[in-house]
Amino acid sequence: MEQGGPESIDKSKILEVKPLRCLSPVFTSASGSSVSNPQASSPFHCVPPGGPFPPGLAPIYPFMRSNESQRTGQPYGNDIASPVPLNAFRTPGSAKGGMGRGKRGRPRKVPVGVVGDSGGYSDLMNQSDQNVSGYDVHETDAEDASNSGKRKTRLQKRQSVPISDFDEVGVVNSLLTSFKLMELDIAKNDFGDRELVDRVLLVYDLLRKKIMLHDESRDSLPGVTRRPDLKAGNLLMSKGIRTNNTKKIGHVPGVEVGDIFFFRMELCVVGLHAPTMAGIDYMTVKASADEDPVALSIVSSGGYEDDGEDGDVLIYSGQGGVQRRDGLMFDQKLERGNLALEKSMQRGNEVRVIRGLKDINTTGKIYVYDGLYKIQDSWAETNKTGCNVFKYKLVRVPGQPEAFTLWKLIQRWKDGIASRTGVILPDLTSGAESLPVSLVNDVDDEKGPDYFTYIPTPKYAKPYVLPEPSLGCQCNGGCQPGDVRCSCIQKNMGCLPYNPLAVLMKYQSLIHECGKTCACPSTCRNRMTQVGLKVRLEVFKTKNRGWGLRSWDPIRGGGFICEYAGQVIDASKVGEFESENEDAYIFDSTRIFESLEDPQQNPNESPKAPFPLVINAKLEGNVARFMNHSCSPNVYWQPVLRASDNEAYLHVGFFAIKHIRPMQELTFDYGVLPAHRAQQRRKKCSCGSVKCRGYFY
DNA sequence: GACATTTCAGTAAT
DNA sequence: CATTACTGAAATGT
Repeated sequence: MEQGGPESIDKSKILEVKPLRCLSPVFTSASGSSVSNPQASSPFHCVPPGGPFPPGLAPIYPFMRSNESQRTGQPYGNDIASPVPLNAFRTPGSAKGGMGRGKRGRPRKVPVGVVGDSGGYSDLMNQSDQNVSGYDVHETDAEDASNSGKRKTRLQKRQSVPISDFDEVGVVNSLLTSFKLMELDIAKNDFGDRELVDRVLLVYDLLRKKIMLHDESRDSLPGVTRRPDLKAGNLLMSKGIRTNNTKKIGHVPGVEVGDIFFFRMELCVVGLHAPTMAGIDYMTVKASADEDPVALSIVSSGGYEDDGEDGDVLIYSGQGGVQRRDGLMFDQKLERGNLALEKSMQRGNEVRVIRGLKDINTTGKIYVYDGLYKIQDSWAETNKTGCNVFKYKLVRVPGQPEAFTLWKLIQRWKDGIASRTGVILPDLTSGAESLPVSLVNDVDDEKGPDYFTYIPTPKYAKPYVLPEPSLGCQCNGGCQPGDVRCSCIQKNMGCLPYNPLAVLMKYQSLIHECGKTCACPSTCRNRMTQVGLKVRLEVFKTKNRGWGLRSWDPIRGGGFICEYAGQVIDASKVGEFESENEDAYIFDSTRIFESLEDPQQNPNESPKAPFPLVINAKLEGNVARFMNHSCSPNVYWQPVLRASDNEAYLHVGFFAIKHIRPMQELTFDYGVLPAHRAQQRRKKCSCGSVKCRGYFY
């Protein structure tokens, strides 16, 4: 994003546009009585109840689509947030015979999905797109034919394999339909672009999470997928859902230097690095006489760097030399990837370098695309066991946006070795948050935004009152996945919405977090937006859009960032705050928001929150008030409800749409005012995105 | 928390 | 062409 992003766009363009946010001091006497009883605006009248609801919760369910309403196709709030069936899993026991989804090749344990029987999905398919079922049938037939010879052996194998109730094909197809990936044309398959890379990664992430959620609900029974990352990749690739399928030397279209990934399979589906395990990707090019392998990309796991402080040099070890079965060592040979690196050095070819770094929050790794390198030197060393190991010295091609070096710099900030330049305040929250939030200006001499009072949570004058009390859960040790008795899990349609890292696991129109009357502790997995910041944020001065928000830490797709705090005001009086320069710190749930799943589609006019919520952060607020608008945002907001007895508080949680690398500005779509509200107040947008609407509000 | 074990897939080469 | 060989990482258990 650095290349095309707002930080680096042509200055002549920058100067033509006004800042998104005007920070000139405007002190209106926002009458203290502006915080009024939201009940007065009768929040529930707009949506008639349409089905059987759990007792006490009917009025705040209008945006949830029950199974019943899906099947009957009942027009029901249009449910913009979940075109993908969230409970699209077969009930245990309904999985009939069917063949395994194992790939051709060596026989292995095969999870038994149901292919060819669209079963519980046919309704959904028909309702969404006629093409879908056609494609489905065709695909299934073809696969049946091509694999019929091997099916017998697999079926025999399956005798000992526990039956999986996961309808992989149905889930994949519904995802692909939602994201318009069924008809991926060949050209784009070979050469991607930014939009497609994002979309493929998004679908990969959703699919991986869906598989993971499903496994969780089975409570670790044998036969579950132990590697959802690989399974999701396998399912997508077997359908041809990938980009940059043809191997290429140099950059891969749609992937930018500095992009981050959390799984090897993600590198694979976007064509950055094809092998799922091996560290060296290469291809043979038909040179004049002989066929030479040339290296395309390497993944450095970070264990062998010996170059000290210079992040632009990498000493990389060759592959091989170890017996997989027993760990025996032997000499590496100059073949395969090793030979390819050698040849690439001779030819002076550029090699993509992906740096694998330890993720401090998990046992996993984060992969940073560090751009193109050239191999400057190669030699052989003898390791501790006396075996031959090849080494390659790679030097980064100059002039590329900084990536890995930025990570190292941030680490030095955190360790206190280096100090962040331009810091105005080390913590503008004065300790109100769980982590400090720096205020930084390394652009000009402005000393900071207008004064406001920092509050970490929204201020409600009164809660919304539920007609019937909401039942709290009884999970003393915290809500556990797969616990069907937990009333909070039931409200969330059978799943805990977050993983232990506060990453949102699915799109869901409304999240029901645990509230005051729940028995679980504050560490409960269903209270993720209540325990404060998870990433180290900074408020910084942008070049052309006033103050903005960004993170020192990488953020996974779906990761919780912060909520929107401020004074909750009567939604019917939002007009009083809508004047020039006065509404820069208004969050308004009643605007029109584009669907995340399908940005091409016309914005859906149905409201996104279960009842109108307007928050004024002009005088009191938190970090969220600094998040700028973008027409291509990397953050979205999500209604989060916390209910206890008859009281309900609606919160706005901000979550990452995709993986966000460190220091990339966080933006969300402010939404558009409906037609009947003042359009002349549109503000000119300078988000710099190719999809920019030109205005917002 | 470091270490050990288990389980998973794409693709070049054969 | 079908099959095998070659390549570690991610999740889980100790």
